[in-house]
This record gives sequence, structure tokens and C-alpha cells, in this order.
Amino acid sequence: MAELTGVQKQYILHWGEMGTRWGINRTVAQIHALLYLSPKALPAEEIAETLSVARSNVSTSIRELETWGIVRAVHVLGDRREHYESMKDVWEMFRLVIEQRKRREVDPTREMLRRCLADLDPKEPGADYTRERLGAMAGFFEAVTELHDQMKQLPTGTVRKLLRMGTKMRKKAG
Amino acid sequence: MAELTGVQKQYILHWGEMGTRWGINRTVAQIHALLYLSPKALPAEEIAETLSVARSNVSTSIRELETWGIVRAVHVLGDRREHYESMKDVWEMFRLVIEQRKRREVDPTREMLRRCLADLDPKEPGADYTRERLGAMAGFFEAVTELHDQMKQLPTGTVRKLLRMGTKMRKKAG
DNA sequence: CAGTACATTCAGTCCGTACTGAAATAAACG
DNA sequence: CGTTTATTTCAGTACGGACTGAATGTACTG
Repeated sequence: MAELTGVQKQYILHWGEMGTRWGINRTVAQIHALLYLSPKALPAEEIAETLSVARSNVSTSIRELETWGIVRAVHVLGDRREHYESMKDVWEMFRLVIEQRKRREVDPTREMLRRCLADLDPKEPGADYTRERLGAMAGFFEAVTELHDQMKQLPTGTVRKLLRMGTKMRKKAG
Repeated sequence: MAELTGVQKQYILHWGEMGTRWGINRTVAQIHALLYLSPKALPAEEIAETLSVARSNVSTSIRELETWGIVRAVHVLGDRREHYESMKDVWEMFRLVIEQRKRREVDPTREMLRRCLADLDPKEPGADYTRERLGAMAGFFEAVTELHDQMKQLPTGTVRKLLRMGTKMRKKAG
């Protein structure tokens, strides 16, 4: 894995770009891409060389990936270095990321909306309108949460069944 | 709307932060928040003052919101200035944003994966493993696309019905 | 326990996006 | 039309997150 093939380069670079667009550090995303494609766990040193980034940068980035739970350190007999490997189950990977982003971003937003609704002074001019808008937004976030909770508990295959059901319902309705 | 209430401030600031976490410019998100809460369309000047940003910054940000299709210019009798108002239907707003982000990010990723799979040289060492990984990722993105296409065509209410159905299926299975 | 290999921390720097303000452009008025 | 008012463009700057490399910390080894 020291030298990258053209395909690997393509994948890693693209993944890095996608990361930045979703608020994920480019290097973090690239490292994940590299580990995802790697058949064996890699030591930090090799990651740094392969991607041409500082060893220390790899250290921090790996830690972030570990907190997401999609990369873990493994040990190789006769080697003191930590080797890192990515989870390979794509669905599970995204489930983990989504769950945590929901916790970090959706949940605080729900709280903010509740707090806003509670803080609303009815005597304030335009309070009714503000309440209406905040309420609509809050309703959306509640629904998203509900949807997420459902998904979380469904086995992967069931999602596809629901997909098919959606098709039928649409056909009947239309 | 020239002076913001505490609740409005809270909402706008939070929305701005959320934006940055999802790769959306803070000012763009704040302007959207302001317009969303505003019962009437606002001229750029007033937006700039209220949020304490340069008039020119508002101009660019508004244009971005317009390309998303969630803000539009309206005209007020006896006023030469453009007034801007946000879409108020939350579900529709998110549908628009998701649809466009899918087009800008998911679709190119699917293409990249297809290209990678096509470019894979079977003689290359480890090509089989790489194909397996790329294939799994491609499968995921295809499923996401399918899911999105379904959602797109469902009327809003149906999503909730599917939610309830998910619950039943889970109960039967578990 | 001295020496070595590896990992982490952190102060400083780099780099890219976001923002400003001035200038250019466009549009509406009288 | 010239003037006023609104909007956009753009060159320069400011700011913040990302990255580096040196220093520090930690854990093996003989």
C-alpha cells in the first residue's frame, strides 16, 4: 500500500473532497479512504508517507476516526507500532456517523427550538408569527428524530422492503 | 425586524453554527434564519444592518440562497429595492436542499465509483480486494439514490405512514 | 535503567474561505 | 439624459481551521 494505484488515488482524493463539503476535515476523510481500501491494517508512519502529511497530523486524524467508531487500532505480532484498520461494513459505517451527527447537531437544534418556544414572550410584537415558524421547524426536527429512531432499529434488509412499499403506495395513490 | 428579540438572536446564531458544520457559509445560514423568521420580505440593506455584515456580503449570500430555491426576491409597491423572503414550508425547503446536495455530491461520487470500477486493472495486485470494497461502497450509494428517488415522489404525509409501518414491521420481526 | 521506538501535544505558520469597501454597473426617477 | 438609488463585482484583507515539526510523553527492549 506504500505506492498508490491510480484508482486508489482517485478514490482517496474524491473522498477527501466530499469530506470537506460535509464539514469533515480533508485529511481525516483521506485517511479513512486509504484504510477502507487497504486489505491490511496500516501503521501511522505508512499512512503519513502514503498521503504526504505530517506524522502528527495522522495521529490527530486517526483519533477523530476512532471517536466516530469507524477506525480502530489493531496489533501485529512482532511489531510495536499500532496498526489502524477501517470498518468494512458500509451501512454500519454510515449508521454510526449519522447517529453521532444527529446527536451532535440535530439534538442540540431541537433543544434550541424548545428553549426558544419556551422563552417566547407573548407580549412581544409578532410573537404569534415567531411561534408559528419555530413550531413548524421544531415539528420537522421531531419527525427527523422519529425517522432516525425507526431506522436505527430496523435491520438493514428492511430498509429495502420499505423502499418497495413506498413504490406501491405511490402507484396506488397516483 | 430591525432590532432582534432574544429568541430571534438565539435562533439565527444557532442556525449559522449549524450551517458551518454542514459546509454552508455562516452568513448564508444566518440570512436564511432571519428571513425565515421574518413575517415580511426584507431589503438587503436591512438584512446587512440587522446582522452587522457588509451590504455586498448580503448580496452574494442572497444569490446563493436563490440558487437553492429557498429564497426569492419580491417587490413592494412604491419601493425600488428588492425585498427578499424565505420559503416557509420546512419540508419543502429541506427537500430542495437535499435534492441539490444529492446532485452535487452523491451523483458525482457514484460516477467516480463507476469509473474506478471500470478503470480497475485485474492484473494489478490486490485488484480483487479493491473491487470488493469499491463495489460495496457503490452499492450503498445506489441504495441511497433509490431511497431518495422514492422519497422525492412521495407526498409529505406518506413519509409518516411509512414511519408507522416501520414500527409494525419491527414489532412483528422482533 | 539506559537506550530506542513510537505516539501525542502544542506553539507557530500556512492556506483558503469569508468578508469588506470601493468601484463599476444597472435601474428608476424627474 | 443627468441624477439618484440600488445592486453586483472584485481586489485586497482578515480570520480561523488545518498542518507542521520540535518537544514531550510513554512504552517497550536488551
